Amino acid sequence: MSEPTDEQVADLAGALDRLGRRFKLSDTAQGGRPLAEIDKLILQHVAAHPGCGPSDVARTFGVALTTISSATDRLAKRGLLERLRPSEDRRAVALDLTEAGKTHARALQDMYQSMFRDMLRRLTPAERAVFIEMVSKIA
Amino acid sequence: MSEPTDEQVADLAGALDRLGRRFKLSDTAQGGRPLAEIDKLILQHVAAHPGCGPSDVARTFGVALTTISSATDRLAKRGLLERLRPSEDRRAVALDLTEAGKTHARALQDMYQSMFRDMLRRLTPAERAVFIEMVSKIA
DNA sequence: TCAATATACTACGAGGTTCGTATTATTCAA
DNA sequence: TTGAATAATACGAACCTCGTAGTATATTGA
Repeated sequence: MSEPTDEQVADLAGALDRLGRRFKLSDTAQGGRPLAEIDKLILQHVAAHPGCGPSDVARTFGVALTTISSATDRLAKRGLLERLRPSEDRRAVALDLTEAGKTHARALQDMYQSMFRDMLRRLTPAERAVFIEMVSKIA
Repeated sequence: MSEPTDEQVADLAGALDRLGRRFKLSDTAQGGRPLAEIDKLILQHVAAHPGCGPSDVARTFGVALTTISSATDRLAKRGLLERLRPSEDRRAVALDLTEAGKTHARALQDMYQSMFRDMLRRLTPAERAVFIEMVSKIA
């Protein structure tokens, strides 16, 4: 299998650069200041993995455990997330979203979804499946 | 032209999520603490547009002008960038990279390039052209 | 059993980043 | 020439990240 050409690499770089600029979700956090990037990631992760712990989150996103501790603190103060002590291991903390948190997470999800939908809309129906296949292959 | 299906949107979301996690460039800023994200963007932008001004940079990346002022200050202190007063408009500032800055920008560029090359390598030579075409179309 | 060690997390504070307001310098317009 | 607009910086408040130290609980091994 031959190497990608320099021109191909440059073309991809340019295209991804434009893509990143075009699809940059506007962070209109309803009701207050916008959430920090890590906070949004945590919200998404806890939505997908209810009851997970801070250590798990820290490992997933490659940040310090104390950073997650601060972030979950922020989110708890805002009423988006709650921390429970499970009885199996009383050192641990189980993270769960409140109703407000779930609503917020769903709103984020929707923003991402409509962004991805807009991307796919620019391709023909035939191309869409191919594109998704290729991205999956790369990832 | 029909809409993308919800499943396609979800598949793309999942694939891009994995892709983002897989291709996250390790920020080994040589000689000191790593640069902030905006600093790297500025370095790249000034490399591509020598002599541009802070306002231009702020508009390009959608951040406050004062943020760019702080950032260029950081970069200047590190000896990566210099600010000159052009004689045409003495209010303005022309940003340019020093030799060290150019070296650093080139290193960043190389990291991105090898990342993009790795992505393309996962596709067959025939697929690569198609993929680049599609990404360009979306962007 | 119980002491030593490991594990899960939080408290606190230092260092750094962003951005709004106020300010300086320069240019443009009437 | 004076007033408004433009380009940028100074300063400070608010915030984020992470290292160190500390608390509470679980596990291990003599």
